[in-house]
Amino acid sequence: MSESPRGRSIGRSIGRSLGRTPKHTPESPAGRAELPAEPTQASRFGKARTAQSGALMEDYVELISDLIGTGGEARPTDIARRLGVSHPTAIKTIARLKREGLAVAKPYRGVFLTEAGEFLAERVRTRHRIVVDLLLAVGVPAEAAEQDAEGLEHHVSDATLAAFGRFLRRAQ
Amino acid sequence: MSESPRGRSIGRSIGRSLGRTPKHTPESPAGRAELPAEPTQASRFGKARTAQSGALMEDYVELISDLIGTGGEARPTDIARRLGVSHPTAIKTIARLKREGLAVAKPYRGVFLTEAGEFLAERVRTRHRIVVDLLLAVGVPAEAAEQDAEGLEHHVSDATLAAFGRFLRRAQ
DNA sequence: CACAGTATGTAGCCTAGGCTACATTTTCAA
DNA sequence: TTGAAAATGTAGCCTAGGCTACATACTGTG
Ligand SMILES: [Mn+2]
Ligand SMILES: [Mn+2]
Ligand SMILES: [Mn+2]
Ligand SMILES: [Mn+2]
Repeated sequence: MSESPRGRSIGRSIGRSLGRTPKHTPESPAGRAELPAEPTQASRFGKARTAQSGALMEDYVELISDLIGTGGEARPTDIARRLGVSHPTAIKTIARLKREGLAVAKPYRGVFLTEAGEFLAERVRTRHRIVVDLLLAVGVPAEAAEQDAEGLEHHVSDATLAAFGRFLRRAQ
Repeated sequence: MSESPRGRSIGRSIGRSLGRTPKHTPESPAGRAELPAEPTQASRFGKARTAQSGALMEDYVELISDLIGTGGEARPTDIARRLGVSHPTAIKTIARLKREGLAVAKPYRGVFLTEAGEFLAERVRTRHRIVVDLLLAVGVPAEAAEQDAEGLEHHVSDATLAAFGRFLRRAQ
């Protein structure tokens, strides 16, 4: 240390000016471009957070749909095992699915998707496949593609998905 | 209530067998492929969760590095504004950065990155750029590319990033 | 037909990451 | 030089998503 990075006089160690932002003198509200220059970035982070918050719901409905499609039923224990979480965790998340109108379930009777749930599941399944296909198409090794797609899919917007589709069609 | 949800003859509505899993008779641990068929999927979900948990740290160090690079300092308020969160939220996350050895900060003195923090920031910055470039290269509209990259980047593994790099070089 | 064993559900705890309200410190302009 | 405004920090609350430990319900045998 002893870099003495002083703004004006602040002694040793870290530390810098902290000079207030220009503070546009109150008498001159004119001029300037107004916007703090980065209203965009904040909204991008915000949207990324929103996308992430829906990720768990998406993985659940996709998995439930798969389980029902292959074995005819989706039981909490199976869901938990496939997701790699404890069964109480799965049960609590299933409760949230119900709360949000994506699934229905009665105690000891297994989990089923509502129409909204099925619809979401189908979209998610399609998107997942396209993401994997795109990764493979640009040369990502199979296992990495499968692994990364599980997280990537939830951040692929409709516009991006459409572009992926066009790219895949173009490249056969 | 009064649904009489019985195990075998469950009448109408939702409801299904819930037949216990085969329960491999204890005397015959032989045969079979052993593995429950999907140990992979659980690990994929687990890794995606892990990747996500590091996302916030990554965005913070990248942003702090940018702020210092352009304005010479990274103040909690600026960080909060750029991320679109309240300043207490930013301060609490900065505390976690310190805890994890990625940043140092003294009250009212701004935030600085440790060597580990700078290193991570550089990796994250590079990865972010490559992800955006790849999206653009496959035909994703600019704004969607910028938006989606903010979430996607955190789920791109080294193997996938390398493949992206090769693809970009190949396609110029 | 009982009962052991599995699946399911509940309670209670933890951390990360959000927020608002309020307190304190620093800076800048009068 | 001083005091108002801005930045920073603290306290306390909330939800999502994890977990373990324990309680309850089912079901297929013996
Ligand atoms: Mn997923
Ligand atoms: Mn998926
Ligand atoms: Mn990001
Ligand atoms: Mn980024």
